[in-house]
Amino acid sequence: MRNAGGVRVTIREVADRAGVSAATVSRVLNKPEMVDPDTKERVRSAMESLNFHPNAIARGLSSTHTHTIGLLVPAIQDFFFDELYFGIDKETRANGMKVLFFDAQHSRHRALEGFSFLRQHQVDGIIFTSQLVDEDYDAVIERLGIPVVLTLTESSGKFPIPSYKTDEVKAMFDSVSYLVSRGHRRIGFITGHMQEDSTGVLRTEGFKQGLAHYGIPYREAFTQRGDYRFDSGYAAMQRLLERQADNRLTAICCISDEMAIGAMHCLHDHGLRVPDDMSVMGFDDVRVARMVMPKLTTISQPFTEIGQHAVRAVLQMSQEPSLPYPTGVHYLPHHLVERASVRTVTVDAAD
Amino acid sequence: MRNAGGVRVTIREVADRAGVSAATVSRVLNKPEMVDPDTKERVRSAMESLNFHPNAIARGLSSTHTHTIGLLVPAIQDFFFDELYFGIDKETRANGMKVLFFDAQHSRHRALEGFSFLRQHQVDGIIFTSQLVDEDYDAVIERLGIPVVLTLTESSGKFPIPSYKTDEVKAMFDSVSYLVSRGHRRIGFITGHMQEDSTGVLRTEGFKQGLAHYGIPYREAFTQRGDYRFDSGYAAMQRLLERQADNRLTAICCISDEMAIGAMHCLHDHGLRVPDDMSVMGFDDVRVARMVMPKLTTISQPFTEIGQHAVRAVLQMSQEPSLPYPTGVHYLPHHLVERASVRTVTVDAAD
DNA sequence: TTGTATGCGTTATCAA
DNA sequence: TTGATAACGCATACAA
Repeated sequence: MRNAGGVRVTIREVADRAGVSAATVSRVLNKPEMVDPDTKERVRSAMESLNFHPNAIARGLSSTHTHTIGLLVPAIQDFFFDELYFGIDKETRANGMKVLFFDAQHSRHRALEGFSFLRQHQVDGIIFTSQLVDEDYDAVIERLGIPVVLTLTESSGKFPIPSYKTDEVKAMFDSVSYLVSRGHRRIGFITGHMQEDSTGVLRTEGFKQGLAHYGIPYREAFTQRGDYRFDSGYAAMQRLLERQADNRLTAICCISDEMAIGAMHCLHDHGLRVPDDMSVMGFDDVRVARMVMPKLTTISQPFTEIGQHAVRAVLQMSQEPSLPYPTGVHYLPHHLVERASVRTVTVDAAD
Repeated sequence: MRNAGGVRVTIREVADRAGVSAATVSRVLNKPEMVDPDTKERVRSAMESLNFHPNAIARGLSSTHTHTIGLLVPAIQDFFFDELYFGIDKETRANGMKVLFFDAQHSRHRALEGFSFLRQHQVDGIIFTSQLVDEDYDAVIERLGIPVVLTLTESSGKFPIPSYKTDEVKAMFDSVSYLVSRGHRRIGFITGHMQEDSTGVLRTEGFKQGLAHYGIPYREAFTQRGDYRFDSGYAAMQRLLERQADNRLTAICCISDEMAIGAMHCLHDHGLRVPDDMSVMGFDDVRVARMVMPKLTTISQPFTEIGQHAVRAVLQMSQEPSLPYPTGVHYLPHHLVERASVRTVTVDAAD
């Protein structure tokens, strides 16, 4: 660090000023109980007057644990991020740890860069979130040499990376069940592009299983794809509406709240009311889901809890390496939040 | 770093494997042109087979600049954050820098902690955002010894910290002007608690100036306070509605989009339509402003540009310390985004 | 072109 | 309880 004049102040200068050795200064920093109260006081006031802050970089060099965990996310703009972060922050804080954050901006290249960045900053472990984690990451993660935990996603590779998330297949199945229980059988589907997108694949699988369970055939004509964001939801709905004369949809099932909201806007712009003329179902239960009108009926993911679990797993892996790793996928319970965007419909006899 | 077995792989082991010295390995990393092609090749394949990645921490210890800038924000949950971050990320990236992020969760104590954390990680400078930056921060920032730049806020202290933001007084004045031009004179006001909240103070000042300019008296009875978030906007509107028989408001002016949206929901729950029965005006133009119905008319802040300017300022201050600091407040232009939540009203003769 | 020696700021080990 | 001294992983003068 530097004082106001720009001169670096190190532990050694504090030591000189306090008339002790560098080791002692280090001790008042890390193991204050081991040092004499008087000297401790002298050292502290020396630090104060010299305006000294320990260099975390050098610190990480000497000691193994930095008490910092890395967080690598696809994009901070994703609406779910604030809740996930809330859980992570809460839990790290409760354990006296810090979070080092890196945003990959939906780029695989930047995700790799992120691993390297976090690694180089000597984090004790990494929490990773991405739409896709395939076998290409296996080698990267394996050779990283520090614990990695997945949230909201799972790996399709062979390396058994611990993962905390909801059972998306089941969640989407439940979503369909709900719509069917409300009388819907002609259900439009707005999903992901399915490329580099395991989330989309799983949710689509759940959607299909749901339909199959109720004896409703899955139709490509009822499906449109987007990128999880508002505009793409709007556009997908637009395309669905162009075929509406044939399709005669009564409900739209979306794999993200943001696309659901986009769809609602598109419907509105075409003079269709939600849920009177068309029901809309979301997925995620992000904070905005209850800010739109009608409030969005959706599947709630326990983002905060997922974040907390992930932190605990990383801590356990890094602090108790003797314990077996919590490998594999850990499902946390989702639940359906019934609000106002889906209505009950009388079954169309023609179907 | 460690390989799969958990053993650290350093530059030295690469050197051994390649049959050269550590210095040579360091050279192929930093000045490859100085190394014989053959040795270079041997070293590279040694790095490859040992799965070696340089430790940037140790690297940063030797050199001064970490090419990382610190970002200290009040709370990641704030909806404006994603756009601000977008600008910051874009600009840092363009300059080959990284961002180290810290979330203060609206706590002054944690903000102080954040300064220390970022400082200890040797960032080249810090971008700071907070609802309040008073003279108490002067000392902290001054002795930090690295450049600090403010965004979306300004300091009330004496230390001339550079600041990038919009002119909130003027922006709120414009908001009132717009409402008045639409025929509104009985305007409700949902603002902040004004304690530890310079943003609220400035926007309230702008609101009052606006009213005064049009000869409309400011009335406490038309004002309610909240914490910028959805629920508090709802509650504030609720209280306003309780006096509506006396107040006969035709429009509500809010100092944040989120509170405006909360107010809209409250109105809806009371059977009042926006904008037919009541106009609502927001502030910020966060991404959700266009996701609600009706879409929110609001004041747009150029978050992305503000982020970019802040980064440039930090870089200039840290890389060209000889140049004068860009001290003082730099206003970036706001503009009013006319959407659908405000309607024109015929002036009430009784007013 | 390459190797040796030293420093960066801190922690850890071992004596005292 | 404290102090020397040796790491930690890398970069860089300086020497060869």
